[in-house]
Amino acid sequence: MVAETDIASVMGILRHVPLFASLTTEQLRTVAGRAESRTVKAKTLLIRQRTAATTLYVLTGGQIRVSEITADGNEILHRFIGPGQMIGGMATVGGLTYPVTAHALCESRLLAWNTGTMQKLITLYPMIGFNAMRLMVARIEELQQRCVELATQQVRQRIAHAILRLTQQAGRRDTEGILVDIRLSRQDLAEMTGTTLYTVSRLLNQWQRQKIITLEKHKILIRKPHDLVCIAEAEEVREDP
Amino acid sequence: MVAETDIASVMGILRHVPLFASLTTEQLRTVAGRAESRTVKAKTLLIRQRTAATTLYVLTGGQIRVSEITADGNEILHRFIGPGQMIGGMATVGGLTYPVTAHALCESRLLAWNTGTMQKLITLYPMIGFNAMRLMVARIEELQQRCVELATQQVRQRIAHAILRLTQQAGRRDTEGILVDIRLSRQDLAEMTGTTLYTVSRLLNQWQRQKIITLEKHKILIRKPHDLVCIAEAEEVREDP
DNA sequence: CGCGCCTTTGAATTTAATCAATTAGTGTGG
DNA sequence: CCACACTAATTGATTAAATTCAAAGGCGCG
Repeated sequence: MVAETDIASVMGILRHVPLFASLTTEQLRTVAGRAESRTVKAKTLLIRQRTAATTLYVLTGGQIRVSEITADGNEILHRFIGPGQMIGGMATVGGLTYPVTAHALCESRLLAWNTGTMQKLITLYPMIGFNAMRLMVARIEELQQRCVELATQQVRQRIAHAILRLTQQAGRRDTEGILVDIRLSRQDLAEMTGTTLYTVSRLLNQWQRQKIITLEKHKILIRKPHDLVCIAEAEEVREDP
Repeated sequence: MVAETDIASVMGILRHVPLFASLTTEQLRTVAGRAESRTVKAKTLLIRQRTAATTLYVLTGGQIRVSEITADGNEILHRFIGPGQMIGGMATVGGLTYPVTAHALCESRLLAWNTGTMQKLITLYPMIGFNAMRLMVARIEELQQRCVELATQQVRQRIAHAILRLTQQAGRRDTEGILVDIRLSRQDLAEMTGTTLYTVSRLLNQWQRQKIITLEKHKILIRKPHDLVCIAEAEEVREDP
């Protein structure tokens, strides 16, 4: 349980969590009061796929990696969760088991509510339910979008898209371009796009030779976002300076 | 609005619609009373992608085709809706615009509720909201599953999966096997699995030669479902009678 | 009957996966 | 701090899978 003295700071965080959008201060206080606070070390397994969904987390610090391991042992990387984002919400509210696996990438701080608490809160404040539905719809659309990509685009386009999406999730403007500094292996990118690490490596290096990106140790600097967009859209990249 | 005399029959249908599961007879009566009834001809455009979500439909007769047209003009076929199933529910409850396009394949009968009505009904009976969330979660899991398939499996497996899924959606047991008689072109199957009609044609004929399926005019008869499952799971099909 | 649409099939081509070998980078413990 | 082990990344060669292009056949329908 969150200590009395921490409730104010927790509320400050929750105010920006979409699941709790449009709640009054009073309602938020109740929600905050029911939260458990937790700190986990790097590599902690937070959510194990196919186990009973018991807890909804909101990340307040750190980074979480959400992936899925298929029956035949393949892993596909779904997304990264940053501070202010929710994980486990959908399963907690509407499902029985978690559909994905979530690991902490680094030491992370979380707020947690269990299923029963959430159900009570939703009945108490229907707005939370509507928010949850809105989030689910957004997720459905995102997944649909991803299916379309996987079904109709070729690998180079999918990788370009994935990188562009990362710039939005974790990009920082820089004099040289946009810097993405998530610690992301070739294997990770391959799992995000449904390809192999070899193909990812080849394409990234090709783009580096074309000065579209620069590969740094664990970062990618996008120097010509526009060219990447062209690749993502399957247009030819114009030859120029 | 549904006529007084029809409410009983409408309620009989709604009783088996997952969105309205666990409602009392009294509650169902209210829901039924708010429904509009509509009959549409074959090929009617019911839902147009990217337009404001205004209506939730429950199909009471006929068949609906749900697809998505991408920015670059590709179409991907998402699923077929049969009697008792809902369409437009997620967007109506949680979204602003429909994420897909829906056509009637043949003359179809529908019940319809508009967004405002649904929101009132949910506030009145929170169970509908929970049901909606459960359905959304199921949908999210299905889409995730599909992403995994598209990302990691090869075309023959995806087509096998698609056919197996169709047997569940619209299969009928037969002395010879399971009969799927949705009017489904090679192009449709290609759109469902993210491949080309040529590849679909080749594989279907190959399977026909192997006596796994029989292609009839607009039907597919699955004679050895087990072999299809093996193909879907990427196992070798055993040689036998 | 002839036209359009869907389907089949072959051949060539492209794309990406796979396999194999090497190199670079990271971190750990002596 | 360096050597060693380990993991991640690169790159080339080969192979396999699926697309693309082209052509021909079949079917329904006006």
